[in-house]
Amino acid sequence: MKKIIVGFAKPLSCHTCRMNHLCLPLGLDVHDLDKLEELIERKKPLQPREGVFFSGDPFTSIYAVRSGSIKSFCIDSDGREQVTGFYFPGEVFGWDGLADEHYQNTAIALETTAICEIPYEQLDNLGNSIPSIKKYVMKLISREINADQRLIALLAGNSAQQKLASLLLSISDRLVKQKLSPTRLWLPMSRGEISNYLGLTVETVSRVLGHFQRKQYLKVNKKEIEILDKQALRDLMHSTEDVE
Amino acid sequence: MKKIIVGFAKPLSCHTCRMNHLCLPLGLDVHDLDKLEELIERKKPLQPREGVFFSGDPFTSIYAVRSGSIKSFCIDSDGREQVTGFYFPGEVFGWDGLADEHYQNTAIALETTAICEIPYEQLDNLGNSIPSIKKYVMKLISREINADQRLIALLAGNSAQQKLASLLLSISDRLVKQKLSPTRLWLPMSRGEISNYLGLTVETVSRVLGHFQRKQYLKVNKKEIEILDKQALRDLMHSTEDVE
DNA sequence: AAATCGACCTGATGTAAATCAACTCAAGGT
DNA sequence: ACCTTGAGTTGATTTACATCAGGTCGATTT
Repeated sequence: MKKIIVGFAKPLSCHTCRMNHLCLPLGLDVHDLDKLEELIERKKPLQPREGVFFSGDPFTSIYAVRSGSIKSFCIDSDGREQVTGFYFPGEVFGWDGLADEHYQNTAIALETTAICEIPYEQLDNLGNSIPSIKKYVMKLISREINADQRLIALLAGNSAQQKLASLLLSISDRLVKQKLSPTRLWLPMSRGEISNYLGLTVETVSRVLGHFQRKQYLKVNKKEIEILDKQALRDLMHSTEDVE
Repeated sequence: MKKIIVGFAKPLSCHTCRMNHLCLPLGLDVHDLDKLEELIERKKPLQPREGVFFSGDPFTSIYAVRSGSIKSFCIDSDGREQVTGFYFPGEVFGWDGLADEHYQNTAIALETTAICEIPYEQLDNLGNSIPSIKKYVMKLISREINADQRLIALLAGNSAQQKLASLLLSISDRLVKQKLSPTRLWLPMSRGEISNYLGLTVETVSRVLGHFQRKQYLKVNKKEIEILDKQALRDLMHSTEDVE
């Protein structure tokens, strides 16, 4: 099976960007969208592993993923890396820098990735004159809070199987929003990055994927996953007792 | 030893509230503060276990803790409760409701607790005319993101001892901000709430506290903790190898 | 004062996941 | 074609923590 290549024509504007239904506020009129668009800078594509911003950099902008994927992570006091999020097309990252005007996390591209940079100060100014933009900005930020809290709940109270099932289902859901197949997915991150994100080891991730495969929940081929039995994965989340 | 009672004269205004250095924007002039104050509603004290808002309620306000303490938690799909945060005087909670206009979490008082309600829409409007208020709101919200991400890092990559050490140090730091003793602290939450927050069991929390006590890091008396060796707790966080 | 209850502690045992170690496989370099 | 390197897998063993099963203690009820 070949790697699934997702090609995007470089959009000239938000009007024609195929992700606009995800990263733009609904009900924004054409005129206002033009204003928003003026301040969005479409960066040239990032190479795999290339950084967007680094922990400690002054906070200037938030970013929207246009194609590809991003991981964000922080380094804690003892030097260990901790992955805090994966971001897919249509998703916005970089909010962690707002509190003290410096990014807490580092964000890097997991693959060749196109992003839009949105300078925060200008976005904020625009929000003052256009209420729908302002409301939308608040919504974006608090989505990050909700995502973080979901992850907290996942990390605090779930088994390795549940964690992995949850991640796969989450990625699947996000692919649907991109109008891609919900069952055939390509994981842009390594096993190590998955295990770090979920608070597990690589070996455990590998074994759980193997287990899921033996159970016919999935077909795993390196970074390609085909979900065969989504309901089985969902059931795993809702039961304390072993679903053997 | 008697429970440490912290008494507050009910503040008539933010001007005289002893927590204002924490929950108010710095550099706000007197006139603007008056405007902010107009919309803040000082609620009558909450009884222990009394709710502030419940999961699913429409989002209307954020809240600042004036005295006492709050826990917030969500119920996940399988009905288990997951504690997502503890809030102490000067801290602000309730942001999780912003994304879809309904609170995701339930917030309840852990003890007799006084809070200020700040209607979000009015705060938002005020932000339009007073830039320092607006900036401050953004700062508050992104503090929640930073706190959540710190918790993610704690949950994903640390031992039971490290988790507890981290929580105790965090609470100690927050007491300092309240100008209280950094070494003698009273835990308003139960062992069960601590264990749930940290992704452990009550038994483990109990044993780790016992261990810390035997090591002379702490003196534990029910919910009263005296930190005897703060450095030892900090050291626990930075070393992979056992500090025996 | 006896009984009930809930929060917390403690010990014995079980187990999920970490650790340790060896191996496969594909990609890149010489 | 051979060597190196890193990511991933798989198996054996260990271990940190969960689970299970009593306990104590203090508050509340009767």
